[in-house]
Amino acid sequence: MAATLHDVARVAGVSIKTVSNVINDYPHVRPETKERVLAAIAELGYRPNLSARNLRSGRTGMISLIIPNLRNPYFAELADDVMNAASARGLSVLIEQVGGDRESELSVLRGSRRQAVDGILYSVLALGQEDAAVLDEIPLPMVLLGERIFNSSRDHVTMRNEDGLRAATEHLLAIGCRRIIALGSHPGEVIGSAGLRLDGYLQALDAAGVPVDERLIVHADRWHRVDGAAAMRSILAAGTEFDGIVAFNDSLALGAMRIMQEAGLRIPQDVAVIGFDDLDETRYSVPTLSTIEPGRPQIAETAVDMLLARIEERASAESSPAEPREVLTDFRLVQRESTTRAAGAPGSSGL
Amino acid sequence: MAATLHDVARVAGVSIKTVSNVINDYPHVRPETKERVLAAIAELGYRPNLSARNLRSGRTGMISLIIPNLRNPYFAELADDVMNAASARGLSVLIEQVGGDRESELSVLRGSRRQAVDGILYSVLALGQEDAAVLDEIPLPMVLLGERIFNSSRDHVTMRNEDGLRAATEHLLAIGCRRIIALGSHPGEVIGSAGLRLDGYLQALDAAGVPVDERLIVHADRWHRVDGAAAMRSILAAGTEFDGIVAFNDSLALGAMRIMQEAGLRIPQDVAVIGFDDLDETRYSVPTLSTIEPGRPQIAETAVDMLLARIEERASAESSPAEPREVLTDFRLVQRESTTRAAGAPGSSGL
DNA sequence: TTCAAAATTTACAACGTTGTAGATCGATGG
DNA sequence: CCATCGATCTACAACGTTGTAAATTTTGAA
Repeated sequence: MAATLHDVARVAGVSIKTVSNVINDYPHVRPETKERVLAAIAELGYRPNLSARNLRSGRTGMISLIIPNLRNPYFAELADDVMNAASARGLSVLIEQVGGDRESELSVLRGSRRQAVDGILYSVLALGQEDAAVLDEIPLPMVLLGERIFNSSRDHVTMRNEDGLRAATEHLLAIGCRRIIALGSHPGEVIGSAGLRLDGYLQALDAAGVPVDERLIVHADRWHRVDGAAAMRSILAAGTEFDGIVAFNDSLALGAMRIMQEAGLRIPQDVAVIGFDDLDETRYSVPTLSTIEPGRPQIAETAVDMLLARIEERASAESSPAEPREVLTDFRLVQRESTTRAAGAPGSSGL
Repeated sequence: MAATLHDVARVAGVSIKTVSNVINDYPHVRPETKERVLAAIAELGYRPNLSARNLRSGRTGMISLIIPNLRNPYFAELADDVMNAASARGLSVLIEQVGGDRESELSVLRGSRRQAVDGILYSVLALGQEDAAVLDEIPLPMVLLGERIFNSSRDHVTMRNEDGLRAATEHLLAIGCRRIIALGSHPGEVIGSAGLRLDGYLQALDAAGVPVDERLIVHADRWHRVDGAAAMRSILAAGTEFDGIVAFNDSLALGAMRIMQEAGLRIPQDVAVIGFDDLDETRYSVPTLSTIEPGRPQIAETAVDMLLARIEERASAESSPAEPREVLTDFRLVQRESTTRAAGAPGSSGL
């Protein structure tokens, strides 16, 4: 069916190894031989069989990206960034979705596709400290994204969750908010994004001398728009007073804004809102949403580089692996309409 | 490093073929042997090497999904649907993004990852009739998604572009719109989604006896929110009068709504808007967006099934391949606030 | 012209798996 | 007790590639 090295060799009148040498740019091939081989390759439309090459080399040129769900725009944008970074380095990306619960994350990590990739980029969601040992067992290079599992021997690329959320909270304080809802907490969580972001919120309040009101710390297990909407409905039902919202991600903020608007609250006049992630859609919502840009492209680039380094480290010497590294990316506060209270805020017509 | 069949065989005291037989559920293995082998597999943490298996079997268990861009929510949701359908059938999905221009689509189609997958799901964007021959040359099973390339010998799974857009237009006519903008046309295109959808629009106007006004057919090369916003700005600048918009996809509609709201136009009171695709976010926008639900999960399921059938057809006999099939999925009009003009429309508070 | 060194090419053996064909073993039936 | 059959297991040869080591050719200097 498809042409192989043997076919090309026969047509070119050389050995298969010479064909292989031409393909791999081995230096000692006579120019005229090379030409003949290339002609044969073109004639037959030969393409190397990747399974065979992988079997021989032990490398597949693929990495997997484990994320909860592509419908979540944050992960779709992350996947895009990762695929761009990977393809610039000659790698393909196999995306694997996990349900977002601990069981399914563990089962994917242990899953059989493991044998098909050189390494794993793993966006941790449901695992915690107690699972660090499991991660260390996986016999593949792996880089953790956007999360901090304590004591794991894996490399991390992490955004500045605390600092980012503190900056967001400080921004709301600066424009005059005093009763600021923290939207998206996970009760009891310390290490994950929710725990860290809550910490940033508390730090900012503390620094400003604003007392913490437990009723303003609002739980949301998952961080989709629908969860932000649901949370806002119960906040309104409970009658809690508030004048600002710092949402732990943009989707929560967008969902909450929708419900507030239905209830007749004006943004930012009655309630200022800021999110986290800088999704594309924060530029198009009504009003546009202020947010923390967490350095996502940088996360993707750095993570792919680190993973590639681990893969190469493993391939070369038996030397002991380098120490696990943790990289924190730079964040940036992006102010848009949802926190712009100056008179004549643009785009508020009709609102 | 990683355990192989040989290692397992040694530990279990059997031949490698017996281990292979156990793994592949070959029936004639004594229960006690099987047990011993399974114990050895567990002890060593053995996992089959997929490269070797693929080399031997000629199958990889992977299909690639070629789409323009994951940041486009339509394709993110499609990818999610495809991955779910594929994983239910034991397949993994390799997503490949193409720039959206003809050159990059062709180069990805011819690209070397071809050898790594059993088949291709290809969401055509920039190719047309003149490229049908190129598609036929690709020596891999392939199913085309959401598009109709005439005369290609490939299977298609297509949404009802014309019917859907005609229904959308009829809906606007039914609620009283008379000057309806068709947003997203590609001048000169006949076969692609834009051409078909424009056709649906024209059919609906024709059937209702509403004259066509060329100024109401608005071009938009790409179909992202930003393009919808840009198009709406020029419409407003041109001073064209209109009372309804049928956008060729949801993103265009959302972008256009944003600009209309900035300009003080009320939706749906001044302008009713309907989109196409039923993105998740149409349920959360302000106002929520009426749209055509094109049967995306059905598209994904059907396409994966058809591709699998082609892969198996190829693997088995040398019999001549089955005739190319074209499947049209069912669509559904989803009415939301953006076309609901009845008094007391919900959710319009503040707007 | 001759010979060593360099350049070029080749044969062969892996990589880890599964299909084929055949070997071994026990039980069955005559 | 032996031929036969099915059940169970095994040896071997692929699949298409690349590394190793060795064979062959060419080159350049003596």
